[in-house]
Amino acid sequence: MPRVTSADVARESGVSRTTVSYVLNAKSGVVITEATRQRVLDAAARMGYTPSAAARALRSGRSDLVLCVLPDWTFGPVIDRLIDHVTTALAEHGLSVLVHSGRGTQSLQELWRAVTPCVVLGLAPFADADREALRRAGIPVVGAALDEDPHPDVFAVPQISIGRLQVEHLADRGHRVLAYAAPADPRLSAFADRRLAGVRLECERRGLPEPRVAAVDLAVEDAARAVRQWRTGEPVTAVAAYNDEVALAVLAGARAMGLRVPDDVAVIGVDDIPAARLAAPALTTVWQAIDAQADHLVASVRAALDATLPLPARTDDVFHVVAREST
Amino acid sequence: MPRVTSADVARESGVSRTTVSYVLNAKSGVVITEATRQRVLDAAARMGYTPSAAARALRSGRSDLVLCVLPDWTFGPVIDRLIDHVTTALAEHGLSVLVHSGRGTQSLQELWRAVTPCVVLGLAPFADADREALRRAGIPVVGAALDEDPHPDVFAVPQISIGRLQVEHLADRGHRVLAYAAPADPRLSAFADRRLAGVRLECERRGLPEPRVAAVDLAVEDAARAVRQWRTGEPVTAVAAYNDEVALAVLAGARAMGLRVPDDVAVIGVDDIPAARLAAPALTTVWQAIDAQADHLVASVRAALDATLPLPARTDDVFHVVAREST
DNA sequence: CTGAAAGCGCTTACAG
DNA sequence: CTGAAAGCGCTTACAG
Repeated sequence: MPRVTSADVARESGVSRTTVSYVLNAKSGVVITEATRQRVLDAAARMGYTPSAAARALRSGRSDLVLCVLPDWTFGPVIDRLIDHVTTALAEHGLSVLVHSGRGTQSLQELWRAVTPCVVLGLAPFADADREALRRAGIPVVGAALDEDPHPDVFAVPQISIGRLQVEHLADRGHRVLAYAAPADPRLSAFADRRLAGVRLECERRGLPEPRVAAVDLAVEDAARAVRQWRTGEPVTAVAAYNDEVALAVLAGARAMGLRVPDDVAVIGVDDIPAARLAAPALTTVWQAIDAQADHLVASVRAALDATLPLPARTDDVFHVVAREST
Repeated sequence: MPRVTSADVARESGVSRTTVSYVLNAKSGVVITEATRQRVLDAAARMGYTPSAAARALRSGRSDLVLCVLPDWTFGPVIDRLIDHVTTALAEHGLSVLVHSGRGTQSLQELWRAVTPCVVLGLAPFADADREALRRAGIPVVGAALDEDPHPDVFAVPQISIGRLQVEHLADRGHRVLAYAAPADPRLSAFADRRLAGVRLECERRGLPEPRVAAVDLAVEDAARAVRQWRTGEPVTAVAAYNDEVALAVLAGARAMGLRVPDDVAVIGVDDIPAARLAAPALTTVWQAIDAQADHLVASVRAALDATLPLPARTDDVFHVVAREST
């Protein structure tokens, strides 16, 4: 089947390709007779014309694609939801979101060269070289990043405040000797370290002892080992976990050790995954306002594309504690 | 920064663009002096040349992109892992995987027109119109689908056998009155219905009564309601759940009702998510050989691109039961 | 208000 | 073994 081109539409509607282009792109500043406009639109629809994005990208150096780059760790339900929301919202503005998880061996540069996106949406910190190359190519970068990211074009999800929130909640319930359950997967450390920094900061601010840190595998025995270690010496009475899965492991470890939660040891997670409220005891956790984060990203993408649009205000209120039975 | 083109590389290395193209694409059948080849390669590397994929796609009507289309429900850890594996494996063959979840309002056609992928990898069934349009455009479609999908180019993940496996496991442990816990989200029904069909089939084959079906929200009260209903009349002694999350809800519901698992009621899930082995009691579940499924998809993609490559054999052995404490 | 023409960067017959 | 040239389909000054 030969491809239908703008030349075909032009011939069919008896105008030039220029006019077809003007009509189909609703080019502003150019006045087209309503009759001509209708004729072109009808012909395009009748012939099933779809512009070649390759040609358009070659010509303009831009596409309607938003390249969303994920970190190299498993997405998890939070990022799933974020992408879901962003995809839907940007589709309403004619933009298609394409997600690439950075696990391939391929460099980021090769990828965006290949896709020619109009915006790169980074859900993980970029290497400076990548950021610089994108800047030179004139492709705006919008992204969520760790707190301390020095780039103002980035929506910072303050990981650090997650840790602070956890400690605040535990301290308010009278706990003084705290532990931090870190994930065993080293790929998560960028996020885990920020959250731990928040835990440390808030402990210090409140005059609590330095939190005891251990990596916890998602397995009962490993979690039990960590819990046992925390209970030796001055016993830990509350654990802030990297996320809900790690928290569930701690719960299982405590159970294996015959400890009661929250009486002997309290546990708080992050994410509010479905399994959190179904656990026994139901898990207290930090809920993230994913939709608000997504809205912010969407607005940032649109602002990057259209300078007349306002940059979204910085939202800080994107977390809160969901108190359940485990604390 | 002006873009480095093949013409720049040609000038720099003192050859024509033709030669540059031949060298960089390792064009077979053309003999290039080793010295020339080196000169071109060096110049390209030195200048940081990256071919414009837009131009290449325009010229050849093909890119190095694999467009992976997801269904409109949340991915979940199984699909995350599948995509992860496929992305890594295809990257080794110079292919970049771009994932699009079909949630946008944009039609699939607009999307693949925009991306000009060399293959579309469908992790959800396509509309016949889309399939037909892709066929006409000469873009091969590779995909995983439900059992009954009549298209031979599709890798069928036999959802139905998941349900059968669950019943087999429960029946072997002496259970006769079974229930099926369906997900509340209607978007999952395509999968859930297939699994339920497997449950029904195996019950019938074994002469067990028709399974009692209820949709279970991921909330304790709703699950308790379902469990209560199952225990009225001839009491259900075992529940096959759509997936692990639903199974965890059933576990929580049973707990709320004061029932012992597995003594009063046994529960089996699907997926083996981390929370499954951390639950109390640890959840028996059906494990999917994601990596095998991914390998199959990767081989299918490569075969679609290169007719000399063999089509992968159909694998049926992609599931098995992980027996834990809940059954 | 509309059209003829150039050019984005690549690949590939075709000709030496 | 290598080069000059055409053309993929689009957009956009530029000229009427």
